[in-house]
Amino acid sequence: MRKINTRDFHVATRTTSRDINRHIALNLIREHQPISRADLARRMNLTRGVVSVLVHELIAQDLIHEGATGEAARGRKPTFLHIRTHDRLVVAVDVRFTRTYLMLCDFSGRQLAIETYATVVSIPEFVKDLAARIRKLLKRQGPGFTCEGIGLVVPGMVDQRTGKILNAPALGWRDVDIRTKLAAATGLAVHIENSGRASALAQLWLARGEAIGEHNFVYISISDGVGTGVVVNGELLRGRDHIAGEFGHMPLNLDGPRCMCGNSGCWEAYTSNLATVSRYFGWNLSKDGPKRLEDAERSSFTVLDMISRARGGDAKAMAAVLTTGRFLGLGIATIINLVNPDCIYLAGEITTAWNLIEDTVREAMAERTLTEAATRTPIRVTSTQEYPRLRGAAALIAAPTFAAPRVA
Amino acid sequence: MRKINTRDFHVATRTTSRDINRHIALNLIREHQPISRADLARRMNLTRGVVSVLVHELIAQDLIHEGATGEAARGRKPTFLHIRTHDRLVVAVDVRFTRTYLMLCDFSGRQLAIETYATVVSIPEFVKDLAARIRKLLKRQGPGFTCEGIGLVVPGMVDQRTGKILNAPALGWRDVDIRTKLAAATGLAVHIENSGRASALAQLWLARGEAIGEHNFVYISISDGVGTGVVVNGELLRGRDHIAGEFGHMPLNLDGPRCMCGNSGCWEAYTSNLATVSRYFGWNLSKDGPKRLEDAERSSFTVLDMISRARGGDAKAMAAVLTTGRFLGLGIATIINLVNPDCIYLAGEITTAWNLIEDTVREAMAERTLTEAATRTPIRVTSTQEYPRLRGAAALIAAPTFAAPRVA
DNA sequence: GGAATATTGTTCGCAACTCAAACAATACCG
DNA sequence: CGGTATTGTTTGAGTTGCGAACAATATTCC
Repeated sequence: MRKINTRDFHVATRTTSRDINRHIALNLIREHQPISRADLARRMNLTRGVVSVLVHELIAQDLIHEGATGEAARGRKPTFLHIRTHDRLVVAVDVRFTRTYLMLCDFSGRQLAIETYATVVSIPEFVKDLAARIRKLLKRQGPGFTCEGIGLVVPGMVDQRTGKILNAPALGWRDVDIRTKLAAATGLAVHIENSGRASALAQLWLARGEAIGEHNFVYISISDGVGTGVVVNGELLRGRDHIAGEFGHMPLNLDGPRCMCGNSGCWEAYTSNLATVSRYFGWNLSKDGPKRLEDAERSSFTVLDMISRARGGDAKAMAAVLTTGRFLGLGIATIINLVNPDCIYLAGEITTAWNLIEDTVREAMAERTLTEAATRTPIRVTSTQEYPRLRGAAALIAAPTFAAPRVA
Repeated sequence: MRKINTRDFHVATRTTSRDINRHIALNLIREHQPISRADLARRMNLTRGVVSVLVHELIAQDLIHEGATGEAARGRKPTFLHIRTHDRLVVAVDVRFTRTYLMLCDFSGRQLAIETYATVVSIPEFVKDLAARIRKLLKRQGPGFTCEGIGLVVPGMVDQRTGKILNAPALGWRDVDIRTKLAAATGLAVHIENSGRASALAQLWLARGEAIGEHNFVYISISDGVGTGVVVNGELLRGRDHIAGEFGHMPLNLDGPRCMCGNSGCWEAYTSNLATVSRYFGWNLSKDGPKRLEDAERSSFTVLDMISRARGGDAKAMAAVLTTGRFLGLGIATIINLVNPDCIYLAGEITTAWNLIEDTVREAMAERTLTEAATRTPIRVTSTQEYPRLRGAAALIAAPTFAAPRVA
């Protein structure tokens, strides 16, 4: 039940039907490869004749290729179709508070090379240094590959359309335009996105195995900050100014602890790694406390350290972890009441303690969700090992190839 | 950049292009009537030949009709096209705490008859009574009209797919299925929806004049409760359990005042009419206060009374109104950070005091929105005179005719 | 008053698409 | 080696958008 936007619509031309069906075929091949033409025809409810033509066009566009012939119980053996990914490369960059991660991967998000180095905060030097590293990375990969672009994610607000970084407090970047500079220095297309939203894109476009297929979910990453991305009907919620989905800064208590964003009582101020550690050490996080927690900044004690202490029997550490779990649950419940997604993906260091906190999280959720069904919304913990941010950066470049054509 | 759902997609058939273009034409006629075929062709970037055929089909389907010939500076005069609405009727019902509103209107939401009566809480009696009233209403309208269905809205959570009312605390209804009963009693199609979400539908589908055209917005109705509806890409956000968009129950303070939903500190508990009046009288709304505010329930003093006292110079009344304005702004800011809509529609009694509270609302918004641009999100106050809830009920029936065909 | 011009709405040949059915290619099996 | 099942291609028919020509109708200019 979508209303047609009479100010921005897309009439169907004589090639529209084929565009649509070609894209559906492409996506089916992507998710079910290796797959034969006949199989494709069955899944699409089309005749093999039409599918043959679609496949021919996709091959001509170099988006797929024929592979080995498969086995059949009887009859002619099928020729398998595969997505062409291995020689289409993407550079993914994740700029974080202390370190920057640089990955080279193919169109399916498969990692080919990865490196990490201390974040360069000065913009001109950052661009110069990054461009040099990318050149070296691509050179080392050798010929026979095409690099389709650079995806870059930062912890902050980004106007994805213009590529402008509006505000990244952790890096001290405000209103900087890295995109044109980096594009000029490398000659490649550059897309920039907020790291939480990018992770959601990774989950949507590059998920593997059983994680595939959700089209309405909220991705929540609990780390230095709390990053979130909302996916509705298979589309990332971006909003008017391309800043939608900042669930980290919804209030749990208007007079609560001070938050990085300048406000107080944000969900992030209750559940970020800093908040959890601070709770353990009894640092002053209150609204009227000191502006910067110098204790915390100087400390090298991480949430992971704290979790292992909790597992070791440290009651204070356990209490701090459980309190974070409780606030996590209260926040998740609010998100469920607002978006009512099919599922919630949870990432971040705290999820390594999931077996410790799950019950507490669920209890807190039950407390504030408005219906019984909503309480049972699945929560899927995702591994941080797979670099969701970097895969999200890659998705920025890879996704447009597979996206549904705009119609009506 | 929508991902194609490989588990639920729609391949294009040979009639798909035409379906799409016919629907676009229908919507353009709806929003620009009276309009000629030639004008339509220009707007759609199609040839007049194709448009002629599309129009012919729409006339054959009895969705539009030809009208008078218009004036042209020179050349052949155009024949105007109109949407056929006047003889397609909808029954709209709004069930509220004390009174039920019943309206008969046409497909454009134009009011033909309206009546109101004390709400019958007993389900069997409610259905019997309502069915009789509807029969009478349709009989009085006379022949030559077709009633396309009944739209019913309630203050509570509704599973719109099954038509089940999950929980309407104001009416004391839990898990009741009115739809099949009412459909059986009247022989008409029945759709049920939450009143806040329905109002958003009315804004999307039945707006007139300059209010037309927004496709990404949040509708907020401040009344006995706080109802909201979120529209993204011209589609109402419904969610897994069809309960999305309950912004009224996001917390401003986990330990704040008691809310009707059983939790405490919900936005509604700060901004509903009851909250505003209670603030004036100094009633105990705290988390640990009495379960039911019997003072309030017995009182006939309304927010409107209070606003007129504030205008009359009552400082205490003014203070209470402004405090509500402040909490309104804080909640709206949160909504903007989450959804980042193109605009926000605000309805309810408190908006009659908009000129008193606007500055306060804007200040509070600026306090918590995360970017400068977000602070400037337009807020449009909508008139309660036009029965947004009833129009929303009508939209439930009328919208499917005009909705975009599902494709890809 | 009549030719030139402008605009609306229809018609027609053409290219592109889906669709059903026939067809060729290829395998297995008794 | 013939029967059968399956894959992939081809072919003709029906539907669509597209461009251009066409008829109908009005105004303007000479």
